[in-house]
Amino acid sequence: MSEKPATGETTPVTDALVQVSFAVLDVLNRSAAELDLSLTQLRLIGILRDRSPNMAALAEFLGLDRSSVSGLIDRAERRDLVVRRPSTDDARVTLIDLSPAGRKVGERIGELVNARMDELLNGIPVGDRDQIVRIAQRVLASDT
Amino acid sequence: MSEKPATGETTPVTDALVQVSFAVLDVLNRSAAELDLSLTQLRLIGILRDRSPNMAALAEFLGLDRSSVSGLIDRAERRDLVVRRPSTDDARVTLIDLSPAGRKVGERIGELVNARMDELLNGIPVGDRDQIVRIAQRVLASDT
DNA sequence: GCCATTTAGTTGGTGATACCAATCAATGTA
DNA sequence: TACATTGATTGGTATCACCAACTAAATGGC
Repeated sequence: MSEKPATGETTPVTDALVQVSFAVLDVLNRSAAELDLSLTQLRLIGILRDRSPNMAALAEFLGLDRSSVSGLIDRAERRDLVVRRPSTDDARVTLIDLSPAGRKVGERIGELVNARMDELLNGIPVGDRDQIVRIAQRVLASDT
Repeated sequence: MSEKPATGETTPVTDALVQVSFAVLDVLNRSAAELDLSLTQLRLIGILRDRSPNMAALAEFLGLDRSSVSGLIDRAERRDLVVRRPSTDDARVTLIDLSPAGRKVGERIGELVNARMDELLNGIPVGDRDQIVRIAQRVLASDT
C-alpha cells in the first residue's frame, strides 16, 4: 500500500510514527492506570526522577499551562507522590520533589512499562531495536 | 541481556520509543488545538476517514468505554463534525459518519500534521525514514 | 409464541485534566 | 519609592473518561 500525499492524506512515515505512538501511548496509559495514575502523572513522575524543577519549568517540560500544573501538583501532593519545597533564593518560586513514596511508584511504573514495551516489541530483532534507538536520538536531537 | 534492567529504570529502547512518542503526541496535540480539537477528536476523525463504524466498534478502536464514546460523539455532532445514522439492519445500532464539514477538517488536520511531522523529521535521511516505516509495520503487525 | 437473557447505546454522577482571566506576593527596575 | 514584571495560585468553564444503572431492541430456550 504505497501512498500518494493527496489532499490531507498523511505520508507513510507520518502514519507509521502516529500509529506506533498511539500503541506506545496505550502501553503507558495502561501501565499508569494499573497504579491509578493518569498519563500526565506518569510523565510528571518520570520527569521528577532526576530533577527538582520549579512550577514554570515543569509546565515547560509538560507543555502545559502553569495553572494546569498547579492542579496537577495539588492532586499529586494530596496523594503523597510529590512535595512542594519553597526556594530559599526567591520566595516566589516553589520547587517540586518526588516524595519517597513517589519514588517507589516511579520504580514500579518503570518496571511495568518495560514489561509491556517488551511485549509490544516481541519479535523485533536486536538490530532493529538498535535502529530505533539510533533514529530516535537523531529525531530528538533536532527537536528543540 | 546486554543491558542492566536496574530498579525501575527503563531500557534504552523503551526510553527511545517513549520520548519519540511524546514528541509525536505533542505534534498531534498542537495540530488538533489549532483547529480546536482534542487529541481524541483528532483520532476520531482519522478513524472515520475510511470507516463508518457503530458505537461499539468505535469504542474498540479508541480503547474507550462506550459511554465515553457517547459523549464524544455528542460533542462532535453538536459541532457538525460527525453524523449519527441509524442502522437499517438492527434498530439498536447507530452508525457514525463523518459529515462533509468533518471531512474537510480531516483534510486540514492531515496537512497540519504532515507539515509538523516534516519539521520533527527535519534532517532525517530517506533511508532512516524507510527504516521507521518498516520497523513500525513490524511492531504494529504483532500488536494484536 | 413468550419470557428471560443478551446486546447496543444512553444517562447520571464523579473526578481528573486543561484552559483562560484575574489575582496575590515577591522581585526588579526606573 | 513607585511601577512593572515574574512565579504561582484561584475561580470558572469545558472536555474527557470512568462506572453503574437504565431503556430499547434482538435472541434463545422451551
